[in-house]
Amino acid sequence: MKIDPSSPADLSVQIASAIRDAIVSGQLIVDQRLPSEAELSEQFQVGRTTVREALKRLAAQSLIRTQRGATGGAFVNRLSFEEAYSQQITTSTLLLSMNAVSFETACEARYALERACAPLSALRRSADHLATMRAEIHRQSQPGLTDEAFCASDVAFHRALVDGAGNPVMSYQLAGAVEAMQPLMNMITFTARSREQIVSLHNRIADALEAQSSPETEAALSDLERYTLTLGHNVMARRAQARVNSGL
Amino acid sequence: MKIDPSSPADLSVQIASAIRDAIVSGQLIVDQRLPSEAELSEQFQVGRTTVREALKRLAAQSLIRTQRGATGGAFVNRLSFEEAYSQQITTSTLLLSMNAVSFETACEARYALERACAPLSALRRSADHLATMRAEIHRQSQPGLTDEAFCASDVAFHRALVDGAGNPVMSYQLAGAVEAMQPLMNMITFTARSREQIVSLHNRIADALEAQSSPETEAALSDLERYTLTLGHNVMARRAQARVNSGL
DNA sequence: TGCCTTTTTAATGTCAGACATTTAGATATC
DNA sequence: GATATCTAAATGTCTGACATTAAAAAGGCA
Repeated sequence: MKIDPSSPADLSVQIASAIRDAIVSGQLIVDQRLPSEAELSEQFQVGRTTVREALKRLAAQSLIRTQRGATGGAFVNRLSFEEAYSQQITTSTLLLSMNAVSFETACEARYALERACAPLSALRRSADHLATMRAEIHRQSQPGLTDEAFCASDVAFHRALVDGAGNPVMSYQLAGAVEAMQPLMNMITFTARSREQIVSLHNRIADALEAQSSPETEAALSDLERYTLTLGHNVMARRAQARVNSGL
Repeated sequence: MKIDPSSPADLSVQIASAIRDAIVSGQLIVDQRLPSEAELSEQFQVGRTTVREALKRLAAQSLIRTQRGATGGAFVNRLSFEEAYSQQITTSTLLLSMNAVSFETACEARYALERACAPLSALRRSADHLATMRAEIHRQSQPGLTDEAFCASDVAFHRALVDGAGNPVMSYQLAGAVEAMQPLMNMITFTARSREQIVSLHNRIADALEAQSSPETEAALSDLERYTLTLGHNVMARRAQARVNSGL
């Protein structure tokens, strides 16, 4: 592991890269302890501050964890699915909110990926997954639920569908697609009528999964996609109209 | 934005969280300049070192960028698809390599998600995408190609397929699934016979996309999945046999 | 006036040294 | 032997200094 002090890049960036490469390439293995900050600063010939900033960068990516105390130090972290999920969700959410991704594009991606789960979920969904879905459907039927709570329950429902596939890698990949839609969905005001419609489609999906019918699950998901798209378009249209009315 | 000095969590973590929340919630908008390090240290009542470590954490997640010089400072960064891709790939790769994910699980996820792209890609793939796929197929047919180069070309082929769907959100979500498979695929030694088989399946996929046939694309992908799985199993079996032979 | 050069200035980047805090283990005490 | 205390080694934080960078201001000159 070497750095180039004459490079224009910040030293702490270079050091973080060097250590990251060592982890990704397997030179440093899970739970292995890195040299202490003092040793690293000696090794790279930089100040301790610089080493620390490099370590913070790695910690922010969950590549290492640090422990204080006598036997403490920085250790290569086993990236858990949970950590990866939450990073994925933050990144996906920001990506969508910062890049003017259209409702259509996000929706299309989300449902295409969810339909990919349908065959596996129809095959493997446990009673637990079904129970979660039924419970969320029940919550969605409650009058007086705020739009935000309705959306949150919607996300929980879809995550149960995805998790039903019993493939943690897919759950991880889809966490972003499903959760990142929530802010976009939150723009929609759900009328009693539209909630009823969504709940009925959710019921259809749950029924299809219970019957282990992959084609019916996919069909219901496609209908839900179409309906969601309609709701989205209505919101956009109302906004455009509001702009016209206010004379802009 | 407030922090709790009596909390057990590190101050730099708390400060990073506070700023991250402000960005995610939209209180800080893209390209907006954060207060200078000196101002932040004043505001949070901590040393400049601590503020800097917090900012490095955010920079590692591409949430901010920093500029030196008179009008410099930390700015809220517009997370680009490219940055998000590369983060996704690093995270996915590490997740798979550190968590003993089985070849079957990873393979299943990858091909299920790729099949989700098939209908869209059949509809929208440009001549460019097809050309890329044909070029990669040609490269894969070259004798003397190393196994690593063959795998890299395989990844490029599949990325073209995914990008053909013309949905950046899907490309982003699938970048991880496709690229993270490469280290697993690298374990496989490709014989002339197996390369021939794969190339023929790739040709079938390219032909199907050119003919804009979604069912045939999906069928070819499923066959490729089955074949890849067979290759993986052979490797595992040979390794198990080697272990037995060496008396372990 | 308009353009080029120089200086100033306000930021971040790096460093050294000190002290605070945490934690495991060694040591001492009962 | 169990418990309490001390010690050591590590990370966490603070201060102050200096280096480096880059834009803006100031100055000089045709």
